[in-house]
Amino acid sequence: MLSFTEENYLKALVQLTIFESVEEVGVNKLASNLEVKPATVSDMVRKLKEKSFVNYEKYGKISLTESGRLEGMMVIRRHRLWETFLYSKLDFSWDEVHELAEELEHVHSKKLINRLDEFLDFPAFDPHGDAIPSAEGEIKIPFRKTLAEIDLNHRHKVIAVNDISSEFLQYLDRIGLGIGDELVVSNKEEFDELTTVEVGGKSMVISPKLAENIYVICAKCNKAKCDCN
Amino acid sequence: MLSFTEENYLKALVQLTIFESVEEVGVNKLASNLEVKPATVSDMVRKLKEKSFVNYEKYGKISLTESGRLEGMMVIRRHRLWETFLYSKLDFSWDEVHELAEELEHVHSKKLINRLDEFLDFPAFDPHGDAIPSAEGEIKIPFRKTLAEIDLNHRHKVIAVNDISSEFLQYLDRIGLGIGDELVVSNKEEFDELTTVEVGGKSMVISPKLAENIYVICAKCNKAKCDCN
DNA sequence: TATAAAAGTTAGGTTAGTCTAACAAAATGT
DNA sequence: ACATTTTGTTAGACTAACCTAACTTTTATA
Repeated sequence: MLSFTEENYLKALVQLTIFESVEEVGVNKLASNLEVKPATVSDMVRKLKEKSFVNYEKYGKISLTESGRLEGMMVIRRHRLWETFLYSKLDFSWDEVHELAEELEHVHSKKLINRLDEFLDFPAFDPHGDAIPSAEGEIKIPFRKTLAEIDLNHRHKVIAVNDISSEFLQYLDRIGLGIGDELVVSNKEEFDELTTVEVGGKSMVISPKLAENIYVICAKCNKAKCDCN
Repeated sequence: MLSFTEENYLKALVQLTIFESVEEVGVNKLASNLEVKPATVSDMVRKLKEKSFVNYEKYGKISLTESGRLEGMMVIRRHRLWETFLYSKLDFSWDEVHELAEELEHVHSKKLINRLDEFLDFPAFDPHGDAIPSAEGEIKIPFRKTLAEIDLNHRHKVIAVNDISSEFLQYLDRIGLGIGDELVVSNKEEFDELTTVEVGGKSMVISPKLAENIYVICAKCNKAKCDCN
Protein backbone atom coordinates (compact mmCIF):
# COMPACT_ATOMS: atom_id res chain seq x y z
CA MET A 1 0.00 0.00 0.00
CA LEU A 2 1.17 3.50 -0.85
CA SER A 3 2.14 5.86 1.92
CA PHE A 4 0.58 9.26 2.42
CA THR A 5 3.77 10.80 1.03
CA GLU A 6 4.08 8.58 -2.00
CA GLU A 7 0.49 9.41 -2.89
CA ASN A 8 1.23 13.11 -2.68
CA TYR A 9 4.18 12.71 -5.04
CA LEU A 10 2.04 10.85 -7.59
CA LYS A 11 -0.76 13.37 -7.29
CA ALA A 12 1.66 16.23 -7.87
CA LEU A 13 3.10 14.43 -10.88
CA VAL A 14 -0.35 14.04 -12.45
CA GLN A 15 -1.01 17.73 -11.88
CA LEU A 16 2.35 18.80 -13.32
CA THR A 17 2.31 16.52 -16.36
CA ILE A 18 -1.15 15.31 -17.43
CA PHE A 19 -3.01 18.43 -16.34
CA GLU A 20 -0.39 20.63 -18.00
CA SER A 21 -0.25 18.51 -21.15
CA VAL A 22 3.44 17.77 -20.82
CA GLU A 23 5.21 14.42 -20.74
CA GLU A 24 7.75 14.94 -18.02
CA VAL A 25 8.89 17.23 -15.25
CA GLY A 26 12.17 18.06 -13.50
CA VAL A 27 13.19 17.42 -9.92
CA ASN A 28 13.25 21.11 -8.97
CA LYS A 29 9.76 21.79 -10.23
CA LEU A 30 8.34 18.78 -8.42
CA ALA A 31 10.21 19.79 -5.27
CA SER A 32 8.81 23.31 -5.27
CA ASN A 33 5.32 22.01 -5.99
CA LEU A 34 5.52 19.68 -2.98
CA GLU A 35 7.31 22.28 -0.87
CA VAL A 36 10.27 20.04 -0.11
CA LYS A 37 13.93 20.34 -1.09
CA PRO A 38 15.23 18.89 -4.39
CA ALA A 39 17.47 16.50 -2.44
CA THR A 40 14.36 14.96 -0.91
CA VAL A 41 12.74 14.51 -4.29
CA SER A 42 15.88 12.90 -5.70
CA ASP A 43 15.67 10.20 -3.04
CA MET A 44 11.94 9.72 -3.28
CA VAL A 45 11.93 9.48 -7.06
CA ARG A 46 14.44 6.65 -6.88
CA LYS A 47 12.05 4.83 -4.57
CA LEU A 48 9.09 5.46 -6.85
CA LYS A 49 11.10 4.19 -9.81
CA GLU A 50 11.89 0.97 -7.93
CA LYS A 51 8.16 0.53 -7.39
CA SER A 52 7.55 1.21 -11.10
CA PHE A 53 5.44 4.31 -10.58
CA VAL A 54 7.75 6.60 -12.55
CA ASN A 55 10.27 6.48 -15.38
CA TYR A 56 13.49 8.14 -14.43
CA GLU A 57 17.22 8.17 -15.13
CA LYS A 58 19.84 10.05 -13.14
CA TYR A 59 19.94 13.71 -14.20
CA GLY A 60 16.92 13.06 -16.42
CA LYS A 61 13.26 14.06 -16.30
CA ILE A 62 10.51 12.34 -14.37
CA SER A 63 7.44 10.87 -16.07
CA LEU A 64 4.62 8.67 -14.80
CA THR A 65 4.21 5.02 -15.73
CA GLU A 66 0.72 3.73 -16.33
CA SER A 67 0.41 2.48 -12.75
CA GLY A 68 1.76 5.76 -11.40
CA ARG A 69 -0.73 7.69 -13.49
CA LEU A 70 -3.57 5.51 -12.23
CA GLU A 71 -2.58 5.86 -8.57
CA GLY A 72 -2.20 9.62 -8.94
CA MET A 73 -5.56 9.88 -10.64
CA MET A 74 -7.18 7.91 -7.85
CA VAL A 75 -5.88 10.38 -5.28
CA ILE A 76 -7.35 13.21 -7.34
CA ARG A 77 -10.62 11.33 -7.74
CA ARG A 78 -10.86 10.90 -3.98
CA HIS A 79 -9.92 14.52 -3.38
CA ARG A 80 -12.56 15.87 -5.74
CA LEU A 81 -15.30 13.55 -4.57
CA TRP A 82 -14.70 14.53 -0.95
CA GLU A 83 -14.73 18.19 -1.95
CA THR A 84 -18.06 17.64 -3.63
CA PHE A 85 -19.40 15.87 -0.56
CA LEU A 86 -18.28 18.64 1.78
CA TYR A 87 -19.74 21.28 -0.48
CA SER A 88 -23.03 19.74 -1.45
CA LYS A 89 -23.89 17.70 1.65
CA LEU A 90 -22.19 19.46 4.54
CA ASP A 91 -22.65 23.03 3.29
CA PHE A 92 -19.00 24.00 3.29
CA SER A 93 -18.09 26.89 1.00
CA TRP A 94 -16.03 26.15 -2.09
CA ASP A 95 -12.95 27.79 -0.60
CA GLU A 96 -13.04 25.67 2.58
CA VAL A 97 -13.21 22.25 1.01
CA HIS A 98 -9.71 21.90 -0.43
CA GLU A 99 -7.84 21.76 2.85
CA LEU A 100 -10.13 19.12 4.32
CA ALA A 101 -10.05 17.05 1.16
CA GLU A 102 -6.24 16.98 1.43
CA GLU A 103 -6.71 14.79 4.48
CA LEU A 104 -9.69 12.78 3.34
CA GLU A 105 -8.10 11.88 0.00
CA HIS A 106 -5.70 9.53 1.76
CA VAL A 107 -8.35 7.16 3.06
CA HIS A 108 -7.83 4.12 0.86
CA SER A 109 -10.93 2.20 0.02
CA LYS A 110 -12.18 1.72 -3.48
CA LYS A 111 -15.53 0.66 -2.09
CA LEU A 112 -15.87 3.76 0.07
CA ILE A 113 -15.06 6.10 -2.75
CA ASN A 114 -17.35 4.37 -5.20
CA ARG A 115 -20.20 4.43 -2.69
CA LEU A 116 -19.53 8.11 -2.10
CA ASP A 117 -19.62 8.68 -5.86
CA GLU A 118 -23.00 6.99 -6.01
CA PHE A 119 -24.27 8.87 -2.95
CA LEU A 120 -23.36 12.14 -4.69
CA ASP A 121 -25.11 10.95 -7.85
CA PHE A 122 -21.95 10.55 -9.92
CA PRO A 123 -20.91 14.18 -10.16
CA ALA A 124 -18.81 15.12 -13.20
CA PHE A 125 -17.21 18.17 -11.59
CA ASP A 126 -16.08 19.23 -8.16
CA PRO A 127 -17.11 22.56 -6.57
CA HIS A 128 -14.20 24.32 -8.31
CA GLY A 129 -15.38 23.13 -11.70
CA ASP A 130 -12.60 20.56 -12.04
CA ALA A 131 -13.54 17.26 -13.62
CA ILE A 132 -13.65 14.21 -11.35
CA PRO A 133 -11.70 11.21 -12.70
CA SER A 134 -13.72 8.03 -13.17
CA ALA A 135 -13.13 4.85 -11.17
CA GLU A 136 -10.94 3.77 -14.10
CA GLY A 137 -8.76 6.85 -13.71
CA GLU A 138 -10.05 8.60 -16.81
CA ILE A 139 -11.06 12.20 -17.14
CA LYS A 140 -13.51 12.62 -19.95
CA ILE A 141 -13.15 16.38 -20.12
CA PRO A 142 -9.75 17.14 -18.72
CA PHE A 143 -9.38 20.73 -19.83
CA ARG A 144 -11.60 23.72 -19.22
CA LYS A 145 -11.84 27.15 -20.66
CA THR A 146 -13.81 30.03 -19.28
CA LEU A 147 -16.37 31.85 -21.34
CA ALA A 148 -13.90 34.74 -21.38
CA GLU A 149 -11.28 32.68 -23.25
CA ILE A 150 -13.10 31.08 -26.16
CA ASP A 151 -13.18 32.02 -29.84
CA LEU A 152 -16.06 33.85 -31.47
CA ASN A 153 -18.80 31.92 -33.28
CA HIS A 154 -17.72 28.53 -32.01
CA ARG A 155 -20.45 26.52 -30.32
CA HIS A 156 -19.65 25.71 -26.68
CA LYS A 157 -21.42 24.02 -23.81
CA VAL A 158 -21.51 25.23 -20.19
CA ILE A 159 -20.04 22.48 -18.01
CA ALA A 160 -19.38 24.10 -14.67
CA VAL A 161 -19.08 27.33 -12.78
CA ASN A 162 -16.23 28.51 -10.64
CA ASP A 163 -18.07 30.61 -8.10
CA ILE A 164 -20.78 28.34 -6.83
CA SER A 165 -22.21 30.55 -4.14
CA SER A 166 -25.97 30.50 -4.06
CA GLU A 167 -26.11 34.19 -5.04
CA PHE A 168 -24.07 33.46 -8.12
CA LEU A 169 -26.23 30.51 -9.07
CA GLN A 170 -29.37 32.55 -8.51
CA TYR A 171 -27.96 35.27 -10.74
CA LEU A 172 -27.27 32.74 -13.49
CA ASP A 173 -30.79 31.46 -13.09
CA ARG A 174 -32.22 34.96 -13.46
CA ILE A 175 -30.37 35.68 -16.67
CA GLY A 176 -31.28 32.24 -17.97
CA LEU A 177 -27.97 30.43 -18.08
CA GLY A 178 -27.31 26.97 -16.66
CA ILE A 179 -25.07 23.91 -16.73
CA GLY A 180 -25.48 22.05 -20.03
CA ASP A 181 -26.62 25.07 -22.04
CA GLU A 182 -25.10 25.48 -25.48
CA LEU A 183 -23.99 28.91 -26.54
CA VAL A 184 -21.97 30.95 -29.00
CA VAL A 185 -19.96 34.07 -28.29
CA SER A 186 -21.01 36.45 -31.05
CA ASN A 187 -19.01 39.48 -29.97
CA LYS A 188 -16.29 40.59 -27.60
CA GLU A 189 -16.02 44.32 -27.05
CA GLU A 190 -12.37 45.41 -26.78
CA PHE A 191 -13.21 48.62 -25.00
CA ASP A 192 -15.12 47.37 -21.94
CA GLU A 193 -14.59 43.61 -22.34
CA LEU A 194 -18.31 42.91 -22.51
CA THR A 195 -19.10 39.59 -24.15
CA THR A 196 -22.22 39.01 -26.20
CA VAL A 197 -23.54 35.47 -26.04
CA GLU A 198 -26.25 33.74 -28.05
CA VAL A 199 -28.06 31.09 -26.07
CA GLY A 200 -31.32 29.36 -26.87
CA GLY A 201 -32.16 31.85 -29.63
CA LYS A 202 -31.69 34.79 -27.30
CA SER A 203 -28.82 37.23 -27.04
CA MET A 204 -27.31 38.44 -23.77
CA VAL A 205 -24.46 40.65 -22.69
CA ILE A 206 -22.12 39.28 -20.06
CA SER A 207 -19.58 41.07 -17.86
CA PRO A 208 -15.94 39.93 -17.78
CA LYS A 209 -16.37 38.92 -14.16
CA LEU A 210 -19.25 36.62 -15.02
CA ALA A 211 -17.50 35.24 -18.11
CA GLU A 212 -14.46 34.24 -16.05
CA ASN A 213 -16.63 32.20 -13.75
CA ILE A 214 -18.29 30.05 -16.36
CA TYR A 215 -16.50 26.98 -17.69
CA VAL A 216 -17.24 25.70 -21.15
CA ILE A 217 -16.10 23.03 -23.59
CA CYS A 218 -16.48 22.76 -27.34
CA ALA A 219 -19.98 21.44 -27.99
CA LYS A 220 -18.81 19.44 -30.99
CA CYS A 221 -15.76 17.57 -29.72
CA ASN A 222 -16.48 17.78 -25.99
CA LYS A 223 -13.05 19.17 -25.23
CA ALA A 224 -11.72 22.56 -24.28
CA LYS A 225 -8.62 22.03 -26.40
CA CYS A 226 -10.50 21.34 -29.58
CA ASP A 227 -9.24 21.37 -33.14
CA CYS A 228 -12.56 21.42 -34.89
CA ASN A 229 -12.23 24.99 -36.05
CA MET B 1 -1.41 19.08 16.55
CA LEU B 2 -1.52 15.49 17.67
CA SER B 3 -0.04 12.81 15.45
CA PHE B 4 -1.97 9.83 14.18
CA THR B 5 -0.09 7.67 16.71
CA GLU B 6 -0.58 9.94 19.71
CA GLU B 7 -4.30 9.97 18.98
CA ASN B 8 -4.39 6.20 18.92
CA TYR B 9 -2.68 6.05 22.32
CA LEU B 10 -5.21 8.46 23.82
CA LYS B 11 -8.12 6.62 22.25
CA ALA B 12 -6.86 3.33 23.67
CA LEU B 13 -6.45 4.92 27.10
CA VAL B 14 -10.04 6.15 27.08
CA GLN B 15 -11.23 2.68 26.13
CA LEU B 16 -9.09 0.97 28.78
CA THR B 17 -9.90 3.36 31.61
CA ILE B 18 -13.12 5.34 31.21
CA PHE B 19 -15.00 2.67 29.29
CA GLU B 20 -13.87 0.05 31.79
CA SER B 21 -14.60 2.26 34.79
CA VAL B 22 -11.05 2.15 36.07
CA GLU B 23 -8.69 4.98 36.89
CA GLU B 24 -5.43 3.78 35.47
CA VAL B 25 -3.79 1.14 33.34
CA GLY B 26 -0.37 -0.50 33.07
CA VAL B 27 2.18 -0.30 30.27
CA ASN B 28 1.80 -3.94 29.26
CA LYS B 29 -1.94 -3.75 28.94
CA LEU B 30 -1.77 -0.61 26.84
CA ALA B 31 0.96 -2.18 24.71
CA SER B 32 -1.04 -5.29 23.97
CA ASN B 33 -4.14 -3.21 23.24
CA LEU B 34 -2.19 -1.16 20.70
CA GLU B 35 -0.32 -4.19 19.38
CA VAL B 36 3.10 -2.72 20.06
CA LYS B 37 5.87 -3.74 22.46
CA PRO B 38 5.94 -2.47 26.05
CA ALA B 39 9.24 -0.73 25.32
CA THR B 40 7.50 1.39 22.71
CA VAL B 41 4.76 2.35 25.12
CA SER B 42 7.31 3.30 27.77
CA ASP B 43 8.82 5.85 25.39
CA MET B 44 5.54 7.15 24.10
CA VAL B 45 4.02 7.57 27.54
CA ARG B 46 6.96 9.75 28.55
CA LYS B 47 6.20 11.93 25.52
CA LEU B 48 2.50 12.11 26.35
CA LYS B 49 3.34 13.06 29.92
CA GLU B 50 5.53 15.93 28.68
CA LYS B 51 2.56 17.15 26.65
CA SER B 52 0.33 16.81 29.74
CA PHE B 53 -2.02 14.25 28.28
CA VAL B 54 -1.29 11.61 30.91
CA ASN B 55 -0.21 11.32 34.52
CA TYR B 56 2.65 8.96 34.92
CA GLU B 57 5.63 8.14 37.11
CA LYS B 58 8.34 5.61 36.30
CA TYR B 59 7.18 2.08 37.14
CA GLY B 60 3.77 3.50 37.93
CA LYS B 61 0.36 3.32 36.26
CA ILE B 62 -0.90 5.52 33.44
CA SER B 63 -3.98 7.71 33.78
CA LEU B 64 -5.45 10.40 31.54
CA THR B 65 -5.38 14.10 32.38
CA GLU B 66 -8.43 16.16 31.54
CA SER B 67 -6.95 17.26 28.20
CA GLY B 68 -5.91 13.70 27.39
CA ARG B 69 -9.40 12.50 28.17
CA LEU B 70 -10.91 15.17 25.94
CA GLU B 71 -8.59 14.42 23.00
CA GLY B 72 -9.24 10.71 23.32
CA MET B 73 -12.98 11.28 23.47
CA MET B 74 -12.79 13.40 20.34
CA VAL B 75 -11.13 10.58 18.43
CA ILE B 76 -13.89 8.26 19.56
CA ARG B 77 -16.52 10.83 18.65
CA ARG B 78 -15.08 11.10 15.15
CA HIS B 79 -14.79 7.34 14.82
CA ARG B 80 -18.39 6.72 15.81
CA LEU B 81 -19.82 9.53 13.71
CA TRP B 82 -18.00 8.26 10.62
CA GLU B 83 -19.25 4.75 11.35
CA THR B 84 -22.76 6.08 11.51
CA PHE B 85 -22.27 7.95 8.25
CA LEU B 86 -20.92 4.89 6.47
CA TYR B 87 -23.70 2.74 7.79
CA SER B 88 -26.69 5.01 7.37
CA LYS B 89 -25.72 7.02 4.30
CA LEU B 90 -23.39 4.82 2.28
CA ASP B 91 -25.08 1.50 3.05
CA PHE B 92 -22.08 -0.23 4.52
CA SER B 93 -22.83 -3.14 6.83
CA TRP B 94 -22.10 -2.75 10.51
CA ASP B 95 -19.12 -5.09 10.33
CA GLU B 96 -17.44 -3.12 7.53
CA VAL B 97 -17.53 0.32 9.08
CA HIS B 98 -14.97 -0.05 11.87
CA GLU B 99 -11.92 -0.46 9.69
CA LEU B 100 -12.76 2.54 7.52
CA ALA B 101 -13.56 4.69 10.54
CA GLU B 102 -10.07 3.90 11.88
CA GLU B 103 -8.73 5.99 9.02
CA LEU B 104 -11.41 8.66 8.91
CA GLU B 105 -11.20 9.35 12.66
CA HIS B 106 -7.83 11.03 12.17
CA VAL B 107 -9.11 13.85 9.99
CA HIS B 108 -8.91 16.82 12.35
CA SER B 109 -11.56 19.41 11.90
CA LYS B 110 -14.03 20.34 14.58
CA LYS B 111 -16.15 22.03 11.96
CA LEU B 112 -16.24 18.98 9.73
CA ILE B 113 -17.23 16.65 12.50
CA ASN B 114 -19.88 18.97 13.86
CA ARG B 115 -21.36 19.39 10.38
CA LEU B 116 -21.33 15.64 9.96
CA ASP B 117 -23.10 15.29 13.31
CA GLU B 118 -25.78 17.69 12.09
CA PHE B 119 -26.04 15.96 8.71
CA LEU B 120 -26.67 12.66 10.51
CA ASP B 121 -29.27 14.36 12.70
CA PHE B 122 -27.26 14.18 15.93
CA PRO B 123 -27.25 10.42 16.40
CA ALA B 124 -26.87 9.18 19.98
CA PHE B 125 -25.45 5.78 19.04
CA ASP B 126 -23.25 4.33 16.34
CA PRO B 127 -24.22 1.23 14.33
CA HIS B 128 -22.74 -1.02 17.03
CA GLY B 129 -24.92 0.54 19.68
CA ASP B 130 -22.07 2.49 21.28
CA ALA B 131 -22.87 6.00 22.47
CA ILE B 132 -21.34 8.88 20.50
CA PRO B 133 -19.54 11.45 22.70
CA SER B 134 -20.81 15.01 22.41
CA ALA B 135 -18.75 17.89 20.98
CA GLU B 136 -17.81 18.61 24.60
CA GLY B 137 -16.43 15.11 25.04
CA GLU B 138 -19.26 13.87 27.20
CA ILE B 139 -21.13 10.63 26.89
CA LYS B 140 -24.64 11.01 28.22
CA ILE B 141 -25.30 7.31 28.38
CA PRO B 142 -21.88 5.83 28.75
CA PHE B 143 -22.88 2.37 29.84
CA ARG B 144 -25.08 -0.12 28.16
CA LYS B 145 -26.71 -3.25 29.35
CA THR B 146 -28.13 -5.97 27.24
CA LEU B 147 -31.63 -7.26 27.72
CA ALA B 148 -30.00 -10.37 29.14
CA GLU B 149 -28.45 -8.45 32.03
CA ILE B 150 -31.25 -6.33 33.48
CA ASP B 151 -33.33 -6.82 36.58
CA LEU B 152 -36.87 -8.12 36.52
CA ASN B 153 -39.83 -5.72 36.55
CA HIS B 154 -37.78 -2.65 35.92
CA ARG B 155 -38.88 -0.52 32.93
CA HIS B 156 -36.21 -0.22 30.25
CA LYS B 157 -35.96 1.32 26.81
CA VAL B 158 -34.35 -0.28 23.76
CA ILE B 159 -31.57 2.04 22.60
CA ALA B 160 -29.55 0.01 20.15
CA VAL B 161 -28.81 -3.43 18.83
CA ASN B 162 -25.48 -5.14 18.55
CA ASP B 163 -26.03 -7.25 15.49
CA ILE B 164 -27.37 -4.88 12.89
CA SER B 165 -27.46 -7.24 9.95
CA SER B 166 -30.58 -6.81 7.88
CA GLU B 167 -31.76 -10.31 8.79
CA PHE B 168 -31.53 -9.47 12.47
CA LEU B 169 -33.40 -6.21 12.01
CA GLN B 170 -36.04 -7.96 9.95
CA TYR B 171 -36.41 -10.54 12.69
CA LEU B 172 -36.89 -7.81 15.30
CA ASP B 173 -39.45 -6.22 13.04
CA ARG B 174 -41.35 -9.48 12.71
CA ILE B 175 -41.57 -10.04 16.46
CA GLY B 176 -42.48 -6.37 16.92
CA LEU B 177 -39.49 -4.94 18.72
CA GLY B 178 -37.69 -1.76 17.74
CA ILE B 179 -35.37 1.04 18.90
CA GLY B 180 -37.13 3.28 21.38
CA ASP B 181 -39.58 0.66 22.59
CA GLU B 182 -40.15 0.47 26.34
CA LEU B 183 -40.27 -2.92 27.96
CA VAL B 184 -40.15 -4.87 31.18
CA VAL B 185 -38.59 -8.27 31.77
CA SER B 186 -41.25 -10.20 33.63
CA ASN B 187 -39.47 -13.51 33.88
CA LYS B 188 -36.11 -15.19 33.36
CA GLU B 189 -36.15 -18.94 33.16
CA GLU B 190 -33.13 -20.44 34.91
CA PHE B 191 -33.38 -23.72 33.05
CA ASP B 192 -33.23 -22.63 29.41
CA GLU B 193 -32.41 -18.96 29.88
CA LEU B 194 -35.52 -17.85 28.04
CA THR B 195 -36.55 -14.29 28.89
CA THR B 196 -40.14 -13.12 28.98
CA VAL B 197 -40.64 -9.52 28.00
CA GLU B 198 -43.70 -7.28 28.22
CA VAL B 199 -43.78 -4.67 25.50
CA GLY B 200 -46.72 -2.55 24.34
CA GLY B 201 -49.19 -4.59 26.34
CA LYS B 202 -48.02 -7.81 24.74
CA SER B 203 -45.85 -10.55 26.12
CA MET B 204 -43.08 -12.27 24.20
CA VAL B 205 -40.45 -14.88 24.87
CA ILE B 206 -36.92 -14.09 23.83
CA SER B 207 -33.91 -16.37 23.37
CA PRO B 208 -30.66 -15.68 25.21
CA LYS B 209 -28.97 -15.02 21.86
CA LEU B 210 -31.50 -12.34 20.99
CA ALA B 211 -31.42 -10.82 24.49
CA GLU B 212 -27.65 -10.43 24.31
CA ASN B 213 -27.95 -8.42 21.14
CA ILE B 214 -30.39 -5.81 22.39
CA TYR B 215 -29.10 -2.83 24.34
CA VAL B 216 -31.32 -1.11 26.86
CA ILE B 217 -31.21 1.69 29.41
CA CYS B 218 -33.41 2.42 32.38
CA ALA B 219 -36.51 4.16 31.05
CA LYS B 220 -36.76 6.34 34.13
CA CYS B 221 -33.25 7.71 34.60
CA ASN B 222 -31.96 7.18 31.07
CA LYS B 223 -28.89 5.34 32.27
CA ALA B 224 -27.78 1.75 32.25
CA LYS B 225 -26.18 2.13 35.70
CA CYS B 226 -29.29 3.38 37.37
CA ASP B 227 -30.04 3.62 41.04
CA CYS B 228 -33.79 4.13 40.82
CA ASN B 229 -34.60 0.72 42.09
C1' DT C 1 10.82 -13.20 53.68
C1' DA C 2 13.48 -14.75 49.98
C1' DT C 3 12.99 -15.65 45.46
C1' DA C 4 10.75 -16.39 41.08
C1' DA C 5 7.64 -14.30 37.92
C1' DA C 6 5.65 -10.31 35.98
C1' DA C 7 5.98 -5.71 34.71
C1' DG C 8 8.58 -1.93 33.15
C1' DT C 9 12.94 0.56 31.48
C1' DT C 10 17.02 1.50 28.85
C1' DA C 11 20.29 1.24 25.21
C1' DG C 12 21.06 0.72 20.69
C1' DG C 13 19.27 -0.27 16.04
C1' DT C 14 15.84 0.36 11.86
C1' DT C 15 12.97 2.81 8.44
C1' DA C 16 10.57 6.71 6.21
C1' DG C 17 10.84 11.18 5.19
C1' DT C 18 12.90 15.16 5.76
C1' DC C 19 17.01 18.55 6.03
C1' DT C 20 21.83 21.06 4.90
C1' DA C 21 26.14 21.37 2.69
C1' DA C 22 29.18 20.11 -0.68
C1' DC C 23 29.65 18.42 -5.09
C1' DA C 24 28.61 17.03 -10.15
C1' DA C 25 26.29 17.40 -14.51
C1' DA C 26 23.75 19.86 -18.00
C1' DA C 27 22.12 23.91 -20.16
C1' DT C 28 22.79 28.57 -21.53
C1' DG C 29 24.84 32.75 -23.28
C1' DT C 30 28.00 35.41 -25.07
C1' DA D 1 33.51 26.64 -26.91
C1' DC D 2 34.16 27.84 -22.57
C1' DA D 3 32.43 30.01 -18.27
C1' DT D 4 28.53 30.70 -15.62
C1' DT D 5 24.18 29.50 -14.02
C1' DT D 6 20.81 26.12 -13.29
C1' DT D 7 19.69 21.70 -12.09
C1' DG D 8 20.33 17.51 -9.79
C1' DT D 9 23.02 14.17 -6.59
C1' DT D 10 25.33 12.46 -2.57
C1' DA D 11 26.68 12.17 2.12
C1' DG D 12 25.63 12.75 6.65
C1' DA D 13 22.33 14.11 10.16
C1' DC D 14 17.66 14.48 12.45
C1' DT D 15 12.90 12.93 14.22
C1' DA D 16 9.03 9.79 15.03
C1' DA D 17 7.73 5.39 15.81
C1' DC D 18 8.89 1.16 16.06
C1' DC D 19 11.97 -3.05 17.32
C1' DT D 20 15.17 -6.54 20.27
C1' DA D 21 18.00 -7.66 24.01
C1' DA D 22 19.55 -6.89 28.38
C1' DC D 23 18.57 -4.99 32.59
C1' DT D 24 15.78 -3.32 36.85
C1' DT D 25 11.87 -2.80 39.74
C1' DT D 26 7.67 -4.49 41.67
C1' DT D 27 4.55 -8.17 42.89
C1' DA D 28 3.22 -12.50 44.15
C1' DT D 29 4.08 -16.90 46.12
C1' DA D 30 6.33 -20.88 48.21
